[in-house]
Amino acid sequence: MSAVTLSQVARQAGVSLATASRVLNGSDRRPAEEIAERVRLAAETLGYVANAQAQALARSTTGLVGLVVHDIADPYFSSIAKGVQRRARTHRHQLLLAATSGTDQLDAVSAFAAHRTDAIIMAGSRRESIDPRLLAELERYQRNGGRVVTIGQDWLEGAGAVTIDNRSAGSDLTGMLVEAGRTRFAFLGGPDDLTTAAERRAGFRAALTRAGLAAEVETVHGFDSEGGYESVRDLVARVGAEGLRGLTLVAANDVMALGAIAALRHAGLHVPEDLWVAGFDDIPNLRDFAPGLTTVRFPLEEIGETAADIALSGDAPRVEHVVGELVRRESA
Amino acid sequence: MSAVTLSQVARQAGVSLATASRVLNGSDRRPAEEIAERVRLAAETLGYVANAQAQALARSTTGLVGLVVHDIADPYFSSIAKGVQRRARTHRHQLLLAATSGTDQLDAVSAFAAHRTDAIIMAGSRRESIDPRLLAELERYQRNGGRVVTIGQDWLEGAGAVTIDNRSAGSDLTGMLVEAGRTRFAFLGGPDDLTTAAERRAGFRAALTRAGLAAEVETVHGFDSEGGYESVRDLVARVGAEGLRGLTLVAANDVMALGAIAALRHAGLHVPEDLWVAGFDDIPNLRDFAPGLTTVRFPLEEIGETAADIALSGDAPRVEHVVGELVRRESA
DNA sequence: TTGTACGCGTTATCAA
DNA sequence: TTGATAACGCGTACAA
Repeated sequence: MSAVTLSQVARQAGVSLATASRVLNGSDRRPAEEIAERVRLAAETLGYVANAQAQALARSTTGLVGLVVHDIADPYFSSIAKGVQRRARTHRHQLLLAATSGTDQLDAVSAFAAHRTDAIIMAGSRRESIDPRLLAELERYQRNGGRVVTIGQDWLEGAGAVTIDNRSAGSDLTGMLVEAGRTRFAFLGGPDDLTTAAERRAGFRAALTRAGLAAEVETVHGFDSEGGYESVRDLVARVGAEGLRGLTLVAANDVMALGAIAALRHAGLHVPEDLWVAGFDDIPNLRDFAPGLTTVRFPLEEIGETAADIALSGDAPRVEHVVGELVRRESA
Repeated sequence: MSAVTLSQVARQAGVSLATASRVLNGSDRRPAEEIAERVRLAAETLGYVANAQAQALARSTTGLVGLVVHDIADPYFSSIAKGVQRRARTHRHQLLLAATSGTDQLDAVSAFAAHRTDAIIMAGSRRESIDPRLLAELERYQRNGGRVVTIGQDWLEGAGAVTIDNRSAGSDLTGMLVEAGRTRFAFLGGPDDLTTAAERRAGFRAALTRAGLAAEVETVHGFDSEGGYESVRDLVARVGAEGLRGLTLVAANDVMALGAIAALRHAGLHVPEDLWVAGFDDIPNLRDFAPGLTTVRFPLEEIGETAADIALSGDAPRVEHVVGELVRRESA
């Protein structure tokens, strides 16, 4: 990656390095227009492209934001990423993306720290037991002046956050379904080690208890479409396909719900004729899905935007709380 | 972003900067183990994190790859991104992501060039008329030693590419449907300015011509779910819902097909009872969709992986060609 | 093997 | 306003 340097431009324009810097890469001091024009011309003809690395070193700020997600191909995360990306752009920052499916979040954060990103946004679902080394790394990052924003829960001291009210979402959704006359429930859950999954399940249980009910079954599988699919196979194995009739399946998120509905279909059961299914998130591609999925909407892109704003604004890091909105469709 | 520097570590360990550098950030020269241990200890207690910017400046290589996509929330692009991300990781590179929905690709490439990414992967669909400034920027980037890989078409001289055989896909798919006895066709297309959309349409037409048939209608709308939805509304407005019965709708990609099916449902038409629909790509979330969508599969994650391999391997840039695989499901 | 010193490309301070 | 020049943090010939 050789390239034209600023001093080459300066020489060509017959000015000093400092002057060239001032006209090409903003400064408060404004060189004379005639000089400026000469520099711009030289830069243009030479094909000068400022070296962001060198600028970062000199300015001690990189114009980089790091985003760590669990799986960028999951619509939940890609929607958030889209929001983050958009705002990063308006804040004139570039997006460094790390996916951690199967991998350590620690590696991603270390890499971001090494690259001196101005901020790190953690969108990967927090796990109940946080790796202490990850915590230490993030704290050191903050001490060095880096900003951190967590999405989902507010689990890092001194960091900003966009918290998602999963517990209320779980209990509101379930409460609504109880009021709609449903009495038999099952929960298709992700690993409870995942806070998001655990909180939604807790809300679900609370609502049932309040109504004097109890879940007939609860499963624990992957937090993705595959997990939803397996959950249903699990259920079928336990109580048989016929045993599922009349049941209301609350899945820990939309992709699980879609996977579940697919599995039900393969088992010869139809939603909402034979049983009901609901999810969480209201991911974008739901619109094209039939039956329409009853869910709790979280404005994912907006959440990403807010996280980026908190990360990149000069203000003190704040915590923004997001509550879900019940979306009743045909599936439940 | 203040942080512990290498010289602080060196001083603490009582060694020279050079020695510290050698033990902490790989080198062929191997300091004595006793010394090395002292340096490592100092680094550990001080909380040293190498400054990637400074290293980049000194090594003149950044360990960054740039990926430009059109819309990261689109499953087509997010699948590719997942593949690129995975391989970037194995090549020990960080991923710089830019989305260009509504925006200029030129901005993204310029930013990547400024950040001296070792390579740039262009996944955004090429437009028929390429902005000459974009071309110039990419060519300069290549002259400076940057590697470029395009996905879709091979449109940049000297660059690597993963080409996608859209034309054959269009004609093979259509040919298969003709053989299945379909005689009445419509194409739900994206703007022909998009090469991908145009090529698929061309293949579609060629197959029909070969069979002595012709499309009854062709539409031009957005290359996304919304566009598919509107295409159907468009069709309904032209020929009425009843007029669509018996038609086979070939959409320019899967998300358009899904949008179309949703619109058909809203118009009271059912697939595959009343008419048929097919798409392209075989995006991952299709599995949960009913009816199963007939499509042409392109291994998106794998395409992303290949692109990253070409970009990051030391070998001369090569062009890899990908042909689709027909996937017959219930929808057509 | 270890250390010295220069270069990487910019910004910013301080004189002129 | 313009121009030297010292950082910025690190890698690496070169010398010791």
